[in-house]
Amino acid sequence: MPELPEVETIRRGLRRLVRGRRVTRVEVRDRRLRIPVRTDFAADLAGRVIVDVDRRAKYLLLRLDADRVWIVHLGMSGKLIRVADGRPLARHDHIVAHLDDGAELRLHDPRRFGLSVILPATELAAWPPLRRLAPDPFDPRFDGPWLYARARASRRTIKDLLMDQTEVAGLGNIYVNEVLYRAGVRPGRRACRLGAAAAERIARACPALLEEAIRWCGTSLSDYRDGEDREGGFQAHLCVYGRTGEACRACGGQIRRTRAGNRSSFYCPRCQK
DNA sequence: AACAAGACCTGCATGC
DNA sequence: TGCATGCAGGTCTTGT
Repeated sequence: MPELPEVETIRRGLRRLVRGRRVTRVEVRDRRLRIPVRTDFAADLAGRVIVDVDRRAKYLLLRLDADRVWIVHLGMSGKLIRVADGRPLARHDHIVAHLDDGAELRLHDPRRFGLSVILPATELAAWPPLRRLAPDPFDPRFDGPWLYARARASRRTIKDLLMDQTEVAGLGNIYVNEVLYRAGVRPGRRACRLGAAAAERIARACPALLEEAIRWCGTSLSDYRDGEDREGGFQAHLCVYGRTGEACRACGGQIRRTRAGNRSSFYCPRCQK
């Protein structure tokens, strides 16, 4: 579910609400996430203070005292929500962290593609899923010439390249489609056939789009919610994603959908070449 | 080595 | 109503 803007929205909300709180008690109700929750997870988290909430690409990093980090990835369907009204637990509330202000942090993930891991801070950078990640689009290294060079070296489509978190981190299926629309490039274009100017347009569109989506608190299609269970607002600004058959906002033409590798791509055949 | 496709898992919408 | 199918924001593994 969440791509970089959604994870950033959750980070900002949780930082405000849980920074400085101590975890008093932890219930692990279902360990079966993508990486099984370790049997010592609850004991590792209980008693720790949440010192800060950071983000790396789509990973939430909850900094704890004693130099530990609670890493949360929300997969496709995960939510990490602060609950202060004592509402009953729901199906798929897999982890509940009780806080010293009476609120709870609940990790809810129906599809269980997410993960929840605690590591010593010193081991964070070497942890394989993080170590593999490329810079995100806000990194100064990510610019037109850099993307052009990477694209020239690839025989994949530009969409596949941008979705690859080891090439650039943080984009998923929604924002890749939107970036390519803004850059006027079809998702199926071979990366190596892009010109330097198209690479430049894509490289500029990535941080601009993500920033805009963050300002709107992310995109809520069905189940994404921020750290307070609120919807984002960027879905109203999508130009192609999920708009098959609807009119292009620029030219009025019909948005098309194609499928490759079990993923949908959306584009305007007139505006994107 | 690079790449495309499959696998993982549940829930929902749709159509018969 | 029930059942089958297709589809979903991600990432890891498999096989070519």
